[in-house]
Amino acid sequence: MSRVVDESTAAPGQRPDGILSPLLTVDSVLFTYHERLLKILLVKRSVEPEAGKWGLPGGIVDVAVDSDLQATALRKLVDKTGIAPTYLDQLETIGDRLRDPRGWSVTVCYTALIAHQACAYHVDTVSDVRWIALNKMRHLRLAFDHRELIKKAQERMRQRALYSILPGYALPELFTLGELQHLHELLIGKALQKRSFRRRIEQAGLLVDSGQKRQEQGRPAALYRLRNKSLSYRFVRNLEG
Amino acid sequence: MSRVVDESTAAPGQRPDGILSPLLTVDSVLFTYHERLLKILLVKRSVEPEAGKWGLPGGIVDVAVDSDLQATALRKLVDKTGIAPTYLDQLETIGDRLRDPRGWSVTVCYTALIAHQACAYHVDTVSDVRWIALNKMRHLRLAFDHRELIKKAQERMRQRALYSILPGYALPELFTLGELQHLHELLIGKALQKRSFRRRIEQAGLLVDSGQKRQEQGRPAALYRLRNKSLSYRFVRNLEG
DNA sequence: CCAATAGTGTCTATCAGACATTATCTA
DNA sequence: TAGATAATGTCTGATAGACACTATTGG
Repeated sequence: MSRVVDESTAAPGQRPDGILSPLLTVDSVLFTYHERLLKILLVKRSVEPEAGKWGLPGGIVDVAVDSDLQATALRKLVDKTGIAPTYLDQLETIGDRLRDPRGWSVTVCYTALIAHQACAYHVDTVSDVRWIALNKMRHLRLAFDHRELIKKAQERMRQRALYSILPGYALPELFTLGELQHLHELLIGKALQKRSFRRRIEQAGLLVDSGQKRQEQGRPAALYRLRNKSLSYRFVRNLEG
Repeated sequence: MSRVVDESTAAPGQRPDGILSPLLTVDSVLFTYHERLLKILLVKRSVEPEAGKWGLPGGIVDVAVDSDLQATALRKLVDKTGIAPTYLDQLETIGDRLRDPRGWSVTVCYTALIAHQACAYHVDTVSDVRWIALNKMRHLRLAFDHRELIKKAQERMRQRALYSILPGYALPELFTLGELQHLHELLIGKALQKRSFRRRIEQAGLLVDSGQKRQEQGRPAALYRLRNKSLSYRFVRNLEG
């Protein structure tokens, strides 16, 4: 940021100021909740480097197309799922000399949430995109440092689950409190007290009772939807970690 | 990430793959506590763009020198303060077409903390670097989107002050509980209950009593130092926002 | 003694944990 | 009726807020 620039001399394919900028990519850890499991979206890489391994949905920032970093994330996610996620937030940026065999590279990593049903059809039609349950990822070969990124995203979501109901954005528009609690339990890695969970949500007025019910076995459960303010609401007191 | 590359054809000054990467910079919001004020380090810009305005300490990532992004942040901070900050953590990455007149650019922004005394001498000797109190920044002309970055860093620190004693890393090695509390009050923007503040810190065992005392007026205050674990400790219950 | 600041005692309110109980559905 | 799941009642414990009180220094 301390170099005088004359853009008129710039040639295409190199920085007008002659500075070599690292390769800049954006990746997303897209979570969903399906069949009582926490899953993330992975893409089978078909080209080098790391061809054949699984990677996060993402790619190179295209300065001609993308107006900002989030636009890149969205573009790549829409490409794989058909729709925009209900939640998208920056996680962390990793950049160093070693993470990519091509040399110094940077990835801006996002965390995203989406309802499984909303994109199930599109994901099924694309052959190299798949939802993978987090507890079945151990033996998968993952590209670059993506396993680390996933771990960090998981930890971030775990914290969020302790003091907010943001994970609810991984559920369909209408959901039961049981589903939301189970999702939180998966993220936190521990069973929660039903009473505590429901009480705090009710007291903060974070959900709207749709009036509808859903029944599978036993007593029908009320179906709720998220309030807009739920995205940013933060409980003063955490659930037990 | 889906392009085959032949590095051997690369010419210097442009990406080997012919992709135009945005300008990549790193900036830091370095906080300190001095004379009962919260201050940040600003640098008077001497070159275009935005010459004459104040900006955050930072600069372009040098892939030949920096092993990773944090190394760039550190290098630039050491350059301005003479030493490494006691705390350095990534805040957020901003990247779009408009924030820099030179075109699409990205800044990876860090939040940092340091004791004022530790770098006071070095900062005083450099003419275009200055500690600016946060409450006296209104009328300053700031470069790029740096005012926004500062605001975001402040909000992040505010949250941290509610559930941790991380702000303590902006204090000298030995400090009083009164100083730490006042720093938290500045960040949170509200007076705190002395009893609550001390109780939770004591119970969590986050500080070590050095045995020394400091006296200015009235009863001498005990001098404490941070425990290592204090960096990551998170109270289950927040102070009132 | 007073002024000033450091540090403590103690009551209350809030809210999560624990777990028993009741409610509502199907078979 | 039994089995299953949803929802509630209610007690306990932990901890932050409020605020009065005591302690230790200098003048």
